[in-house]
Formats: sequence, C-alpha cells, structure tokens
Amino acid sequence: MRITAVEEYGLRCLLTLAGKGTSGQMSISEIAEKEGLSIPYASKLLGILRRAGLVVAARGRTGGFSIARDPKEIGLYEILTALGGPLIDPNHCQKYSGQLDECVHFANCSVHDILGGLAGFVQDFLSKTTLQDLLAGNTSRRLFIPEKDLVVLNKAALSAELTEAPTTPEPGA
Amino acid sequence: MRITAVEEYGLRCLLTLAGKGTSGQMSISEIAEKEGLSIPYASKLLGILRRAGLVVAARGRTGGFSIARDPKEIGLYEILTALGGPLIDPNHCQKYSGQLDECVHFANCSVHDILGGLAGFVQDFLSKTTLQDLLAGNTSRRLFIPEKDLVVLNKAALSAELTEAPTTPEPGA
DNA sequence: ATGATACTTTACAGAATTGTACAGTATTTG
DNA sequence: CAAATACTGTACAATTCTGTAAAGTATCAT
Repeated sequence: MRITAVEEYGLRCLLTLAGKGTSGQMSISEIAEKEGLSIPYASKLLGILRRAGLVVAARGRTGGFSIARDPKEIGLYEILTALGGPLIDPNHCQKYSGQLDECVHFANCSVHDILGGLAGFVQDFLSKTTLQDLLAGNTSRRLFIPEKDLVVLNKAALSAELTEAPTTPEPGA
Repeated sequence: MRITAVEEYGLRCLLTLAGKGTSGQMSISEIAEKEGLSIPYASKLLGILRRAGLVVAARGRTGGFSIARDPKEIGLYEILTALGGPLIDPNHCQKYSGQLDECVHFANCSVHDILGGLAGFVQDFLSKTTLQDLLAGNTSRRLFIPEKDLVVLNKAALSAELTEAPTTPEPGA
C-alpha cells in the first residue's frame, strides 16, 4: 500500500498550478522545470489531470495550463483517484480470487470488509483535505496530532467516552 | 494508492492461520487450497510472514505453520508493512526528486507533510485494528459509521466542538 | 537407515508501471 | 500565410511486481 509515482508527481504539478490561481497559467516547460520532471513526463501527467477535469488547457502559442476550479473546491481524494485509480478496486473480490472462479471468501469476507472500511476511512480524510489546505500549509489542522490524543469514533458514543475513559476509547460494538 | 496483491493474499493466509489459534497448525497445501492460491505462491507469502515473525514454521513430515502470537496482539499495520513495505517510503524526498539531485520541495514540502500525515493517520487506524477484530467480524466497531457521524479531531478541541457545531468540525488551526 | 512429507531458497517468465521519444494538431505573432 | 510555440496522442524501452518452477534442506514415520 503506497503512493504511486504518478500520484506523487501529479499532485505536485497540480499544487504548483493551484498556486497561480484560477486565472494564472503555466506552460508544461515551466511546470516541468519547477518540479524537476522531464517535459514529456510532465505532459503525460498534465494530460491525465486535464481529462479528469482538474486543469484546463489552452493550445497554441500563448497556451498553457490553469487550475480548473478554486483550490478550496478540490479535495485530495478526487486528485489521487484521478491519478492512480480507486483506492480499492470495485471488482476486488473478482480480481483477487486466486485460481478459483470467485473469491473464496465470497459469502463472508472480513478481509474485504476491513479493507473496504479502510478505503472509506482514507477517502473521508482525503476528501476533507483540499488543495487550499496544502497551499496554505494547513497541514497541522488534522495532522501532527499526538497519537494518544487521536480518536476516531462514533459521535454518539463519544460523549460518554470523554467523561469516562479518556485514554483508551472502546465504544460498544 | 492501492492494496497490493501480496498484501491482500498474505493477509488472508495469516487470517486463515489465526483462525486455528496459537496451537493450531496448517500446511502450505492446506492454506493454498483454502485460499485458492498455487502452492508455490502460498509458500512465498508464508515465507515473508515467517521472516516478519508473524508466523512460525515447523519443518519435516509433521511440519506446518502456526500463528506466532495471539491474534489480539497483531495489528493490521504490522501485517501490511511486513507484506508490502512502509506506507510512505522514508526516503520519499530522495526517491521522488525527479531529475534533480534532491526534492525540489526540500525546504518546505507540503506534499510530503500531507502524505506523511495521511500515512500516520492510516497507520493509527490499522494499528488499532487487530487480527482478532477480523476473526470476530468486529468490522463494525470502527467501520460503517455514517460519514456525518465520523469525526477525527484533537480531543481537547473536541469537547467544545460537540457543544457548538455538531455537523462541520473546524478546530482552530 | 530410508523414504515420504513439508518447509526454504533462488531463479525466471509474464504482466504492469514508469518514464521517454516522437510525430501530430492547434493557435498566435509578424 | 508562415513560422514559432505549446498542447495531444501513440508507441516503446526500462524497471518493477506478480506468480511459477525447480532444486535443496529438515524432520518424522516406518
């Protein structure tokens, strides 16, 4: 489970463009130089971003790329899935079924449950973090919280938890 | 960003073994058949798990694999990193520096901040979810919570948030 | 002892991903 | 209109990952 190269570089290119604002513009050459990428590679990445509707391209002599929307309106989830596909393949069960025709855990597959749940979890986090957050350096808003202070719970169960066991959250199953 | 095949299958093999308990045992053949994998491939996966200290192997005629520790003591984070390497490469900046000698964002790299933060976030979630949770089907404890009820916040800021804005959490930056 | 069984290790073919090369199309400037 | 500039699309070499193959080592039953 890792960030792919395309996701990494693509996100950076988009971030650079976002820094110029909606009315700003940069050519592939400029972006490539700023990010230390080759021009053909930057072209490919920008092409992906354009087809995903995240940037708009102007052709011709005075052409270049601009960010398609306000950075506040672009979540990381949309960006990363555009660049690297879905977090969990929708046909996961079908794809990873080994030599059998279908997933051997088809009926009751806790692995898929947990991985699907993780994906939703990551998606939630990534969706709520926007390009604007990255631009503003707002990484500390949801990040860098000491682990002991980090909780991920159902709100309803949380009120009780806050007044009872401050250290080890254990809501009813 | 995705779950790799080795992570997926390796986790399943480990889960199957965990179902037999610490004193239980299964041969590669049995595991391979149960998971729909080829015997050589299952061998490779079990080898990885063994070197990571997650399973123990007994050689010889009555040999086989057993889970190394109580499933309650094995978190998903340990498993997935053993099978697929770290979520974020420690030498991320060095590796993904394009054609330059070092990451062009070296001094102030919000991309690395956010990705590193995400990794810590995922790590926290995965560490707190154990094999036992998967065995018991306890996927609902931290999963399948409606998004509107899901909060990820600093505890200190949370008490105030619970009494003020129940829908859109916005702690001070 | 000896053979059967089962884990261990290394090497390798096929597939997917990465990054590059290059020819093509569109637009502006003079 | 013609040249320059910049995006677009396809094809391809290099690398990495996936899954297989096969030879080797250890242990137990007889």
